[in-house]
Amino acid sequence: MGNISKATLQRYPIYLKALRKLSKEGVKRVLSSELSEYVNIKSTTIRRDFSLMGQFGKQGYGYDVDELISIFAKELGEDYDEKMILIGVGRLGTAILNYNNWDYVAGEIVCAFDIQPDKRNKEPKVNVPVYHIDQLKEKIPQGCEIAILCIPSGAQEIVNQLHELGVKGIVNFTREHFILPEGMIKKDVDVVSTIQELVFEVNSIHK
Amino acid sequence: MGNISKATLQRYPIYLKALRKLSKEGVKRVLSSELSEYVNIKSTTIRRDFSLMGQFGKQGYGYDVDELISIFAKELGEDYDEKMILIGVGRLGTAILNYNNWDYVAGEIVCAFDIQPDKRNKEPKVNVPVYHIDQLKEKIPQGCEIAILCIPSGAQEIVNQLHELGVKGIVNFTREHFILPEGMIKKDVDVVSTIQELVFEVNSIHK
DNA sequence: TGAAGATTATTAAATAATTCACAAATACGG
DNA sequence: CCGTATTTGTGAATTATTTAATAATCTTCA
Repeated sequence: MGNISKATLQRYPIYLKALRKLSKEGVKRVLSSELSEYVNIKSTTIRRDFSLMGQFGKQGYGYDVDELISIFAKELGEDYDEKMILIGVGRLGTAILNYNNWDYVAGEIVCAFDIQPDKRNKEPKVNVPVYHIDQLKEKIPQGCEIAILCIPSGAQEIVNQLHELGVKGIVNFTREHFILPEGMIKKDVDVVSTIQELVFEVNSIHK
Repeated sequence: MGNISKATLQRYPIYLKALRKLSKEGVKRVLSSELSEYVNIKSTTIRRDFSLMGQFGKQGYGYDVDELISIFAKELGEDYDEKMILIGVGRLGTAILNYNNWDYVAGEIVCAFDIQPDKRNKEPKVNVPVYHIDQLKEKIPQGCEIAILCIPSGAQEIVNQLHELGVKGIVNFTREHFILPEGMIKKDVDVVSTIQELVFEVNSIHK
């Protein structure tokens, strides 16, 4: 499945989200043209994207919503059951730990790390064990491949450690720059950059 | 400036972030090849991206870091001074309001809205006035074009209201689906989808 | 001050992504 | 159970983006 384009890959979670919403509303079948209106992606792009994973549409009929969901979920990692860790249990880290829509995600956050584990463990809203960051090596779950980084500074050193411990992917909320070790993948979630992009677009379109 | 490609546009904030870091470290000039290593983008792509905004590199010398910063900052909206609003002052909303790296962003969050404004206003960490969501029309700042959406549900109605009030761009933290009114721009910040993407990539590359 | 070396800017080529156009397959009403 | 209306799946065409190649320009040091 390594031949699916980057662009397509980024749309899969969008489709899955939309399909789940439709399913919840009781929709049993959907046309690529309907889905198109729903997610603002051209129907022909949708059909091509879908066809890359197999042929599960029916001409003259459309797609079966629940079938699509189960295929997507499988492909997108529902069955992977990743054991993830979170590093940095500040306000943002806590918000993520408490996120109430974790259903159907690729796995779960098993534990967290912080420089003040005692304090964090006392917080009523933190529902996984928090260990000291120095215990990373001892406490990281077997086979953990994904880490969520919510620390304000010192990212580079931690990323290097994670790399040595076999972590392959990082969801990065840090604004600090760090060099990504060979073979790792990083996804930035950056509110500031997102706002900048948006402002830029809004202003270049409307002015 | 409407002819700058989408792909390029998404890289501008990355450049700006990196350049600021370099500047803080005392770096006065930078080569596209150096920056390339720093941000993991091919140097030739960087030069092309830069050249779209004008010619401010010098052959045989490179780019002046501070000059680049001031140009980028201007283009990316530093001078726009957007008055932004935030809707939904839960854990995530609060985390955003308290974000400690707001320096240099395109504007500021002027006020927030919630269904429990009294409760939210009492929170020590909330540093802007919080109004009831029903007062949106009265309290929205003059010329506000950007809204940050952190509510768990009911997005569609609010988006429609925002549209009528002249808001043009939405930073969307909601996982709920909504139809984007004509002319509006939306940027999704979705941790769950991001993790799914990452898991998918990690698993398709390493297996 | 001039020549060598370095680095950008830009034209052209290659690659990636989207969209068109239509054949193939299916649904469905009569 | 046939014929028509739909709708998918996919080759071909188009458009967008990245990369390579190189011409133009600047720095720097003797």
